[in-house]
Amino acid sequence: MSARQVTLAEVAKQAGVSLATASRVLNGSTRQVSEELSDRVLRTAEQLGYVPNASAQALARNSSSLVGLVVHDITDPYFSCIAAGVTRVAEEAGLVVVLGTTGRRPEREVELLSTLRAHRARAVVLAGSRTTDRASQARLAAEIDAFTEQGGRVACVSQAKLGTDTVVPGNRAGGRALARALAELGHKKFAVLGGPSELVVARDRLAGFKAGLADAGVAPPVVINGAFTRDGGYEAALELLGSKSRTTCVFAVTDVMAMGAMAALRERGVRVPEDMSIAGFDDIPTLRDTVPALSTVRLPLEEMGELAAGLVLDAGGDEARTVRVAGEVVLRASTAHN
Amino acid sequence: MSARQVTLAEVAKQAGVSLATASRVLNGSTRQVSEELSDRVLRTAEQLGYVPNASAQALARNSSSLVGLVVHDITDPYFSCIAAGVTRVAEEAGLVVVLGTTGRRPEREVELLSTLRAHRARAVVLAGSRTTDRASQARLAAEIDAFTEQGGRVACVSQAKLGTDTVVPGNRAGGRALARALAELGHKKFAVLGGPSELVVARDRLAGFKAGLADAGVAPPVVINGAFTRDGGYEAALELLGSKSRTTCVFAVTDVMAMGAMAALRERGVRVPEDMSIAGFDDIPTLRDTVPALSTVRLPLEEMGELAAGLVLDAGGDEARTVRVAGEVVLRASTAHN
DNA sequence: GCAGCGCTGGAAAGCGCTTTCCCGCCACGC
DNA sequence: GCGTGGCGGGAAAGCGCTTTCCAGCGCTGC
Repeated sequence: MSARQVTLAEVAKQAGVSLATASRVLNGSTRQVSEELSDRVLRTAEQLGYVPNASAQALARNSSSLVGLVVHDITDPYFSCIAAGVTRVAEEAGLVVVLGTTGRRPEREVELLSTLRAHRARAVVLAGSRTTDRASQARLAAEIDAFTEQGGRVACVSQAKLGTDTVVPGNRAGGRALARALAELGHKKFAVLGGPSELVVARDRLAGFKAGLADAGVAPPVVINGAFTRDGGYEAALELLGSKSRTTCVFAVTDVMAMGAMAALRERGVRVPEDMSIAGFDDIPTLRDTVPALSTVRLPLEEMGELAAGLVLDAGGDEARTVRVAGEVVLRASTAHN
Repeated sequence: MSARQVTLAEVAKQAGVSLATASRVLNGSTRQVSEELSDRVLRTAEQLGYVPNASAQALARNSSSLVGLVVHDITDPYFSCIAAGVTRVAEEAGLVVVLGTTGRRPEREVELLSTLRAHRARAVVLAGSRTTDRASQARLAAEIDAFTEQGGRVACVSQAKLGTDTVVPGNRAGGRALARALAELGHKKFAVLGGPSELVVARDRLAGFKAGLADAGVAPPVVINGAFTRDGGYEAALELLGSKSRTTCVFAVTDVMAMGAMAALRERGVRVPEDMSIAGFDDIPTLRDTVPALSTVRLPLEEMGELAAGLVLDAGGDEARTVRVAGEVVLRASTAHN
């Protein structure tokens, strides 16, 4: 049903040159080819609609042009922004991005890595936040080793423990600075919607926040753990409202959770910021359009994606590099003086 | 620096069988292999950490496990939802998704298609909305032909003109139903923030909306064209406010534009819905958290992605199939009686 | 008892490309 | 005039896998 694909051999034959010459012309090898032959080959290729077979090239060169990108959920703005950064850099480098989604299942992450290894991907960016679970950590580490062993590079976003290149946002420092800023507004009773306790990112932000409160001489916050999603934030906020804490300010460890929390507050008739101040973390683009505007710690998400892709693409030495990006506290309408 | 990859040949040798046998065991061919040998091969493969070389397989089988996904902007919730649907289906089918972003440049779409052809992708989902520009249409059609010629399948989301499988949302019908619903609220003076005039999706929604107004005996709307983005909506809304039209209800052809428009209204002190009603189209998930909640036409975005992936994956006959999905008018707090 | 069959295992021919050799040619220096 | 070196071109050996084809073997059926 389908016409066979034009091969290099056909181009070469048509152009009356050898396979080698055609290859040299069409892929910019180091070797020179006379202008005459070169022209002829180029013209014939054009005319025949020749497109090199990437699999064959990958096989012959023993290296592919694939870059993996592993995220938990591409509809989450946090990940889609990072993805945008990664794809931009990869595409500029003439590479092709393979998108894998884990649905937050650690074993899926391992599977994806293995698939990417099968494809001899040249590099992988792991954007999902890692857990502290020993077993899955170990399996992941093993896969990563296998992957690098084979010549691929791996970079993680926001998790430094794996011995890979990493882009590390200032989770702890950001949480701390935010806590101080909020304490300065006069709040005394804080709550934190903390995400699953085994998530490193969540833990770091929480730890930083606690430290910041301590700096300011404020009592430790009530902590409510929930899923790392909008609905998790929603549930956690409901739980908070159900308890009889006299909280005046709540920190959700991600903006996405904060959005859910705001929805819960709204439904319950709790006014933001009059009755309750709320802040998030990440500064996802969606925040521009929430009412009231959400206070947060801004992370340059797309840039983080670009950085990760950059790390993973320029060969670099053998030891793991770390790029830190700072979070910047941004106070908006959702947090008020108390 | 990196240990070479384990090959089938090594596994075969270790296990003391031929290459052919090892291959048959490790890829589920039709041929049977005795349990004894099979076991031995499996064990050795496991032990050596063998992972088949996907490029080599693709080359030998002349078919790869890649599925392309082309979107304009992965951070746009419309696209990220579709992407989620596509990746889910593809991953279930054991395929790997290649993500390409065009940044809304038609020529980039053609490039990506060509790259995917080079990789012998088995299928492609084109999620970006097509333009009516003749030249780029033609180039795209040519690339699509080349792609299918070579045995790949192509499906489009929301653009039926290319002779490929298509998932078609009821843009026209949705626009029309929305217009009627809004007219029923008593509005008489409408405006439409229409996106770029050459975008088919935008045109269809606008045309449907106009038809709906006509149905209801209401005067045609003021139309303001702008970019198909949040900022485009923002600008268009400002322009609308600048003009001295006495509009009471505005329809933005996408939710994303509507969000921008709402921001503009908010800034200008125009209350929604008291001073101005506003509605969008798509029902992106973000909408759950806007205040006031945005009226819209709901499209099952993830499902559309799944449908497109489904079309493109089960071989199907030779003629182009079309799956229609209906839009459902959802009136929320952003639209009020007039 | 033997032709014929079904079944399993292996040898080997590709798949489409890259790259290493090697060869012939020319310009050069002595 | 002849060795030398550099340079452009081609033959051919892979890259790691799949798959065809063939060989051997134990059966069945006459």
